Amino acid sequence: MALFLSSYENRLDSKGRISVPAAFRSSLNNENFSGVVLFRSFTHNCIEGLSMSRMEKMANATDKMGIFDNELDDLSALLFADARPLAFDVTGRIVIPNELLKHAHITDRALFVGRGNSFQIWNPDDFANVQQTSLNNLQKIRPSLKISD
Amino acid sequence: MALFLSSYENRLDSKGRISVPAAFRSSLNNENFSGVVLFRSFTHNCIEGLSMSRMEKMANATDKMGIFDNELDDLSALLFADARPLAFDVTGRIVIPNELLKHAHITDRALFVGRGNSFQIWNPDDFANVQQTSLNNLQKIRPSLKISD
DNA sequence: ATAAAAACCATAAAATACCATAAATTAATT
DNA sequence: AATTAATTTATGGTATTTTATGGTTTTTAT
Repeated sequence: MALFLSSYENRLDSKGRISVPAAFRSSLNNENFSGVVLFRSFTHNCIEGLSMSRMEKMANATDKMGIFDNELDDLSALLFADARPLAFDVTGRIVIPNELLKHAHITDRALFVGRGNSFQIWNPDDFANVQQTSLNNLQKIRPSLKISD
Repeated sequence: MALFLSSYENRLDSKGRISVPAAFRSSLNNENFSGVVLFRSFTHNCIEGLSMSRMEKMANATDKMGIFDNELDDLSALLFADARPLAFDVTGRIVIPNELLKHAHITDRALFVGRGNSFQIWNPDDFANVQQTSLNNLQKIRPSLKISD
């Protein structure tokens, strides 16, 4: 399974094209679909990214629960409706649809953030803020997590 | 599972390359990924190191919460975003990214410190100081622990 | 016919592979 | 046990490749 680690900031060009980081691409190169699936995050103003095979797994998983869990059903319906499969061009670029860019406040720079089995795409400044906030929250909960510097 | 024991001090060259100690490398040589995963320590000004397989285990553990869980462990999110997979070159060297070096105050020398299932990379002088401090603290609590010198 | 999308071509910077040597460790021999 | 030989390890410099990015042309759809 593809593992997405680390963060990479890239630029959008005048046509809206942006390189998916090589490290992310290479963790996708034994996939059937040469590209990614993007959709608007429910929880943050950022874009969620997955491999197509993972999307298929989610479809199967929600399928099993399906009829019994209405809430989950609605949520996954939203997700599948919103999801955009985006193929890489020859050099590994994609064009992110406008609705997604708008939702994440992205104009010219975008930060690809690894999340293990998935990734997110952020406005770099937004991410810096959110990250700082979660560090603060963590230290409230776990005061032992101190960084001297 | 890889076991990291003992400590080794090595040098960074002009390109930022540094040899991972042969002993550490050989305890990684039945891994799929020939290299290590590094990230900034939350608790100290040093760098943490793991094997990729250990990282994958963490990804799967957090995976169960999935996309719908907005309480998704902040800690693991931070970790994946920060984690750098670094492959060995032919001679067993890696290039440690600048943010990590800065966090650990490393310029030209680095100390690889075994920690069992993981390891740390320190500025050698910092490590000596921290080590001395924790010894002193220990002796305050347990005066019976005497170390001649 | 016109606009949007996709394919194609080009390049500078960065990352990686390659080659060579010095230092240190281990093994072998006397 | 000491000395030499062999092997591994650490380190340094150079060449090659990959990557991100920009622009142009062709195709597709309207």
